[in-house]
Amino acid sequence: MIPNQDISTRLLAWFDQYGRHDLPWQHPRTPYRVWLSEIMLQQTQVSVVTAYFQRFVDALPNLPALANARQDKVLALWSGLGYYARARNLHAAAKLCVEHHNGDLPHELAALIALPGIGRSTAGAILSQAWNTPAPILDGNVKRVLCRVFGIEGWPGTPAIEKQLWTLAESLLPDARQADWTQAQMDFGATLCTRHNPACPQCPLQMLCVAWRDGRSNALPTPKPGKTLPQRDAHMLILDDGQGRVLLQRRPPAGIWAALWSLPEHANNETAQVWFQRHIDGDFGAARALPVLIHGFSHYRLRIQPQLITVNGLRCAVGDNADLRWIHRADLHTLGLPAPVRKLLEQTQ
DNA sequence: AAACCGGGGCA
DNA sequence: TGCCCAGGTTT
Repeated sequence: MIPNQDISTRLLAWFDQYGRHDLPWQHPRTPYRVWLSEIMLQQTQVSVVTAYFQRFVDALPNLPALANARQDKVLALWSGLGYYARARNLHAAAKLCVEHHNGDLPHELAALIALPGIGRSTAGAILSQAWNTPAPILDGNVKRVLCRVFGIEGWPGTPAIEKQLWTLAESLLPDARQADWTQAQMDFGATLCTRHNPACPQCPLQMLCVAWRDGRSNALPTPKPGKTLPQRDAHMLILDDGQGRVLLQRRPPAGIWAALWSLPEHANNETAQVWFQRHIDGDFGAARALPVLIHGFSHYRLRIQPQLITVNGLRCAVGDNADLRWIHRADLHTLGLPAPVRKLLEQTQ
């Protein structure tokens, strides 16, 4: 196990030399200014926030001034920062503080979290920076740093990993300098342990970083899994009669591609073969597999395995073939075909 | 075009 | 509790 006190000691020393010590909310560092800066920084970079912060505190220098301001004014001061729910929550929280906390921010974690717009991480940032109270934070920077230093695999948004990260963040708290510790973590993540191309050669934690040891600095943290849509497989048969015609099949009246003409389709190769031998005069063994085609729907991915076979024709014995039709390739444009089917047929002519 | 991200909201 | 979303910007 990595000696955790080493990490905060090393990072605080790094912060003394390379950290940001002249941010506008650090001078003076009042609880109101810390709170305002943390809300502004939630989805916005420091370089953008500084000018807005200055304008905001010039107009509304303390919590009661914010509470008494008209919402129009607050939103106007926020204008350009985006995510305006933050401004509305900030304003509402200021009024609640006047009503319930004598016009101050509460000093307790639970009371802070109870205010709109303040969650556990923002509450920790306020506690540590406003009053030097030991309290962990877990913003995107800290998550990234912890995942790398401790080599944690898996997307940090999952509840199990997030819980693990909170425990780690708590274990790293130094005995003193709580405000600096919070700022050090944010600065470290923002300027050195960056998402892309972290400056590992300059890193004060290099010798104890699991990701560096394993060459996985660029692979961690594990990215959020893409919207893994459910995947379905379809085997489509491109049956060619050798005279320029292909066999189309009308789809059922309901469901995807309802009533469109498509290629004979089956869930797997076995059912495709059974259907073929019942309906088609030809040699299924002569089927040639074409490259798989992925077609994306809004709610699932269809993985199409096409198979091309030249055949003699339909079996006469099968009477019910109203839904099967030989079509000259030249006439395909007259029919409404599903886009991937049209693509397939264009590729194979 | 897609990833990003703390908090809110809802089952 | 756990899961997903809204909201603008960045890559």
